[in-house]
Parts: sequence; structure tokens; C-alpha cells
Amino acid sequence: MPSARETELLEAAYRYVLTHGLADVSLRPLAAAIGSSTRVLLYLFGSKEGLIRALLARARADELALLADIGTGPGVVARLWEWLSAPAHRPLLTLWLEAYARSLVEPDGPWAGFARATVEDWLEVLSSAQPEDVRDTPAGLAQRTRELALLRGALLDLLATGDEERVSAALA
Amino acid sequence: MPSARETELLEAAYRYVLTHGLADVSLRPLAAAIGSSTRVLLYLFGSKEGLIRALLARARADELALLADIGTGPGVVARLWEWLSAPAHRPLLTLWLEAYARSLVEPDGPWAGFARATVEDWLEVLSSAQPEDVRDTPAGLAQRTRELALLRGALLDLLATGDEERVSAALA
DNA sequence: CCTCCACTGACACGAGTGTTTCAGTAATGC
DNA sequence: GCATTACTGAAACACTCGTGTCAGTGGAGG
Repeated sequence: MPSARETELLEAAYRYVLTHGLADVSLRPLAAAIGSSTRVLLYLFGSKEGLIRALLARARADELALLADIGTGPGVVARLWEWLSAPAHRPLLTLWLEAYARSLVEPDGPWAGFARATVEDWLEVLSSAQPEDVRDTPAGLAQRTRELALLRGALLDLLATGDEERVSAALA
Repeated sequence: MPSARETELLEAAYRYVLTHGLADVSLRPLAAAIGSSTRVLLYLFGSKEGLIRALLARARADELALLADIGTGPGVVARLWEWLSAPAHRPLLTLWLEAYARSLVEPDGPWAGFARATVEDWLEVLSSAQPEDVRDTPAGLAQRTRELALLRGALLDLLATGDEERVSAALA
């Protein structure tokens, strides 16, 4: 159960990494930027690894919140893309990609399992949006895997080029 | 024009980062692993940034070599996927993803433009594989953007889950 | 032989890293 | 009032980092 001060600092740290990236964050600059100290960060989160873990969980919470209120009716893919392509969400998604890549290179530590977890999160949402008589068939699995691939590939493209017009047109 | 020793050490360093990742590589461990010294690395590549730049170029050379002999006939997408999903290429592709993510977070330095460059490389290959009467239409652009997204999204999935059966089935 | 040149070793420098130790302060519960 | 608890500050520890300095190698070309 996190204390009030802890969630407050976590939120500030989260805003910080959204713009500075997670890869080479270090305690002193971070602490200075959010008006704290390394001593306090270490006291509240135990270690840097604990902080990273908390930040990753915080980011995943954002993601899960999205998936929760995107609904499950028809047109999910379009709605998901609408959310993914919104300029306001770009920092979060860049962070997401960073964590994803990192968890592949370094399967230990706080990153462990991040990539695999998000694949499953999304597949489940796409699954529950499928008609019931398809959901459990091989064809259904193939379809939602394809949908997920399309969304994420498009996201990669968008993050690199910023060319929303071309990428959105490709998904229509 | 790189010297013999330089390409030799670059090749060794390349093998090293393929298994250790590019993100938190540091000179002393790398030098020790490839039987060299930080002094020599700096002498040959000028700085750590120069080394990274050379390694990134080396990785991109692998990628371009692939794209060159994948041909342009019909069935490119299938052939590309065959290459992407080959277990032997997984380290290279993980490295690729790492560099991609990094270049989004840190647009300066040696990573600059890496993500954007690879999008363009691949789109061009897919373009030259399209029938001429489609290539320059908006529909053609949309189609190859979609193909690229599908391939890359599937790659992301595969790298995280290793579930080649499901992902390959989705692309069929 | 002698000079040039590519390459290498040992070492130190200053800066930055995560973490620890020791010392508090302010508020809370009894 | 007093003890407990949550939090904070300052300073140090034992590293690792990229890079610079200075001194050499060994071989090839004149």
C-alpha cells in the first residue's frame, strides 16, 4: 500500500520519464527535476530497480485503463487506432516501445515479461471483441493476431515518421 | 576507408552487441570481451559515439543486404516474413528494435534518424515489388504501408512471445 | 639504418552512478 | 508529555564511465 507521498512522487517521476525516456534515467537528475532527493526516492521505493518497476506498472496501468474503456463492440480496431494515433499519447507510446524493446534485450530485472504481458493484454481485448462463434477457433486467433500486428506495426511507423495521414489511410 | 584491424574489431564488437544489446554497452567490458582495449577502440573509432555509429551502420548493412537479395517479384511479403521469423535472425532483429526505440527517444547522437531510415528502406522495397500501374497511386502507398505494418507488428509479437506458429498462421 | 606509421599498454582524471550512514524534523497516536 | 512513525538533508563510499596523456611497440618503405 503506497503512501500519499509515494504516489505523489511516482506521478511526478512518471511525467518525467514520459519526456526523458526510461533507458538512461538516473536518480540525481530525476530527483532534482521533481523536487525531491535520491535519499527519499530510495527510501520510498527501496532501490532504483524498485522505482523502475513502479514506473513500468504505472505505465501499464494507463494502458489497461485505455483497454478497459475502449469497449468490446464492433469497430474496436478503429477505436484503438484512433487512440494510438492521437498526438497526445505519443510520449506514452514511445515509452511503451522503449520498455518493450528493453524487456527483450534484458529479460531479467524490472523489465521482465513486459513485452509478453502487453501482447497478452491486447490479444485478450481483441478476443473479447470477436463474435462468440469465432473466438475460440484457429481462424479467430489468427484474425486477432493479425489485427494486433497491424495496429502495432502502424504505430511503429507513425512514431518514426509522424506521417499520420499515410498510416491512417493504410488502416482504413 | 577503414583499416583491416578496424573492420576486424568492428565485426567482433558487432557480434558482442548482438548478444548483449546496444543500450548499455560500455567500453571496458566490450574491449575485454573482444580481446582489445578501450585505448584501441577510441583510437580507431574516435569516441564511443563513433563506435556506436559504426555498429549501427554495420547492422543496417545486414538489413540492406537482405532487402537486396529478397528480390522484387510477387510473394515478397511471404519471403520477407520467412526471413524475419527465422530463429537465427532474432538477435539482429532485437538489436534493430532496440535501435529503433532508442532513436525515437533520443533523436540526437548516433541514433539519429535510424527509425525513419528503416521505414523508408522497407517501403521502397515493397514499392518496387508492386505492379507498375499501382505503385504511384494512393492505393499503392496505402497497401505497402499496410504490408509493412503487418510485417513489423508480427515481428514485435514474435520477438516477445516466440510463438512462431500463431504469428505465422496469422500472416498466411 | 632509419624514419614513419598503425597500433597498443598502463595509468590517471574528473564526472557520474546507486547506495549507505548518520543525523535530524514534523506530525501522529497513546 | 512522550514515543513512534514517516519523511528528509548532507555527506560519504565504492564503484564505473568516457576520455586524455605519455610512452612505447613492430613492421613497412625509403
